[in-house]
Amino acid sequence: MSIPMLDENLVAALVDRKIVTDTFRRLTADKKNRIYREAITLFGEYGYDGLAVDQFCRKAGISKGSFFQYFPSKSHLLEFVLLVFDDYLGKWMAEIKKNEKAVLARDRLLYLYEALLVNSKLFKAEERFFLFVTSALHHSAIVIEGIDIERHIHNYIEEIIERGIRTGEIRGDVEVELTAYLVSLIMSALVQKQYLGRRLYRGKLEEYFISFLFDGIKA
Amino acid sequence: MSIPMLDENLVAALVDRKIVTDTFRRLTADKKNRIYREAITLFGEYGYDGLAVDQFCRKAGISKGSFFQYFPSKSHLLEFVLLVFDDYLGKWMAEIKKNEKAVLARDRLLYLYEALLVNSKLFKAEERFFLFVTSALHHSAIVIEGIDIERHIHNYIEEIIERGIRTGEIRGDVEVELTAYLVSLIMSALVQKQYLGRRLYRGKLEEYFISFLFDGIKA
DNA sequence: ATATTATATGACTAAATAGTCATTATAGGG
DNA sequence: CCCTATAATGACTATTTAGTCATATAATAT
Repeated sequence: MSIPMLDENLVAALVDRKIVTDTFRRLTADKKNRIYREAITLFGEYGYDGLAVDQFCRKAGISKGSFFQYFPSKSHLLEFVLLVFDDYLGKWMAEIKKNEKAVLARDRLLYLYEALLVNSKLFKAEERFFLFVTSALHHSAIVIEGIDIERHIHNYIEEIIERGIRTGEIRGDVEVELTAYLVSLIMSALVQKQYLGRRLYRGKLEEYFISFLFDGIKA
Repeated sequence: MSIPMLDENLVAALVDRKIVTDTFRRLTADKKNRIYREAITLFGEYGYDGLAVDQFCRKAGISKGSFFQYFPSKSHLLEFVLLVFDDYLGKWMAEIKKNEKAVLARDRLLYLYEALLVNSKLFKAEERFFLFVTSALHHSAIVIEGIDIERHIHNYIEEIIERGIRTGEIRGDVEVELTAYLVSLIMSALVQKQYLGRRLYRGKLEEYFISFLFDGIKA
């Protein structure tokens, strides 16, 4: 699953919510997608405050006048991209669940393990997407109400753990919600730190964490 | 151990490194400390980019002209505070190690457990300090060379794990450096997320993580 | 007392930034 | 071919920001 094209229905819904203008919706699909991808890339690279509207316009190949005919303000561009990303995550999760049964039949414990790596796999599939979200959400002083990007991953991990307990593969005394929160938080932090930081142990950390999570380090 | 007063020797060293001016060094200890604490608090609250020099001066009770007679630039104020914090962490660690032997004699495994919580304990002792560092380092676009705040905690955890392996309390096949990196990274992330985020499960997460780290969740 | 040095001050400058608007270009329908 | 609606443009404005500087004040030495 690579970066999907913008969903026209979603765009229409965002027009209703006054996040993008009708003028933006009427642009060619190509132009909309170019703007969208450029926003992801540049917010990811510079953060919200660090990206000037002028700079964005130059890179996206549109004039500043046009920008404000597409989006009511700069923060609406951020909101637009976050909401599209949120939608994308939902679709990704649906995709994963479609393949679930086949994998489960082959090796149940491996599946559990793999499922916990979902965050890391997602990230590797679309680094720009993820870098954008983690960095944009951290950098920006503005708060976008009602966006909770992490809930998709959190919910999925919760399901995984519940099933693990039911099948007896995970200890029964594990607190589901707390564990899911902890695991999704840690997976996010690892992936983020890896990317933004020194890239020590790249790719190994997530697997190593999950092996701890299963077996512990105690002798 | 509460927020320590500025060490005059450290300040002198920072004058040599051209991070603060000699004029700053000559200020009364009281004034220097007021400026320092205000910087911690305000950087923690607003981040580097979010804190205007004018705003800082107003809150710290100094004029803008004075500011630039104390620090060559705004980023030097950040660097100053980070370096003082780095120094503080080193002293905190030394403090902890002084009490080590007594605790070790009483309960070795509990000590191991407690030692891994050091990050969390540190944070609770000085929330403003820690919030500042995590938030300032994330917010600012500027990169300060040669500052690696986390190395103190990382090194300490490494020692703990090595000793655990030697005493047979931790599995011998655990990779020390990778584990220390992972644990310090996770502890930082937990503590940071807790504070900046929804504060769900406040205080419980770190303990819960460490119990996983020891025992795992596998049935 | 006076001279000299060190410190404090806030109006000012130059640069950057989000957002506006009058004008121009483009396209599609009659 | 023109007319109308829609989209594109970039110079302009108002605001904010880091950093400067001439002047005022305080402290210290002689």
